[in-house]
Amino acid sequence: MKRGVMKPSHRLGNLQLAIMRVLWERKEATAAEVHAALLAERGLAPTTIATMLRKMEKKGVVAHRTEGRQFVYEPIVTESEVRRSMVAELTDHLFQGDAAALVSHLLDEGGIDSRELGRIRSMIRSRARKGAQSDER
Amino acid sequence: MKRGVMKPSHRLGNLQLAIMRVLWERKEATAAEVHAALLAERGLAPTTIATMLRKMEKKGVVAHRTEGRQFVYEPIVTESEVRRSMVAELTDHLFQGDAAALVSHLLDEGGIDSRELGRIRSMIRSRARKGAQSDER
DNA sequence: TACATTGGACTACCGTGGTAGTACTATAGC
DNA sequence: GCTATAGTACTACCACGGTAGTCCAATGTA
Repeated sequence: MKRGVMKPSHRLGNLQLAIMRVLWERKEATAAEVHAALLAERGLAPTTIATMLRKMEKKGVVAHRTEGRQFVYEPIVTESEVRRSMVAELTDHLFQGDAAALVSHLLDEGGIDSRELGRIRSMIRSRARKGAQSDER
Repeated sequence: MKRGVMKPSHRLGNLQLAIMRVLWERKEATAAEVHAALLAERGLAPTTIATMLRKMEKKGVVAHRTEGRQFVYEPIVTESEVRRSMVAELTDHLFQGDAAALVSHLLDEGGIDSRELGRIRSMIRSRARKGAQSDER
């Protein structure tokens, strides 16, 4: 049950996540492009995005290279990694690390309708097959 | 699909959650009792707990009554409510509101072993029965 | 009655997400 | 060569979680 390596907890805020989504989707983008992509849903100043990007680079979740006179940013943590660490954190704090309890919660009151339930059911079936032999990886 | 009431987003930090857990478990507790309960795992000053409790009361997640010369705190939001709003928030930010995607993620890399998978499987089965007739509640 | 203890109130401080204004710099255009 | 423009850097500010010190009031005790 030990997770071993203790990965570096990529805790990202709301805006940071939105920025990362743009970067993940496009592989890379300039500050202006990110700003344009988020303008509709958030309407922030371009400087806000640029500042956030700089803070995120300092934190190690994105990197930039210079292209002409503008910075092209690129994500250096994957969506998977971020999801993993943020979901793990929530699971720890809210469910004492019991991931199955989280699933149970989602089933009870997470707003999952029966169509989704069916999808989940088949996921579980295939997981059960795969997981049976190579458990506790 | 509309939830209607837009509940007030009980976003709680790590320590606040730990305090709430003590309160939920005991129904009520004085600041000193909460401090004692968390001393082993956190080793914080009693004043820190008291301050946190006051901030939490101001925020509306706990309430106190005076008993002799000390305050007896009591939770006024349930564990369920907090879980609901915090899980919903994570689902929104990290999975665009797709709760089934969160479940999928947990199944793939949430550290759920086969014993738990079995538990989840049976939960799903009973959920599927109940959900079939009264969907879209 | 005076002093020690206990428990809450207030205040302060740090880190960080979020927001944006202002300053600086390099390039493009006249 | 000078200026307008685009784009980044710096700085500041707010809110809030977290942490704790100091102060004050009430109670218990010598």
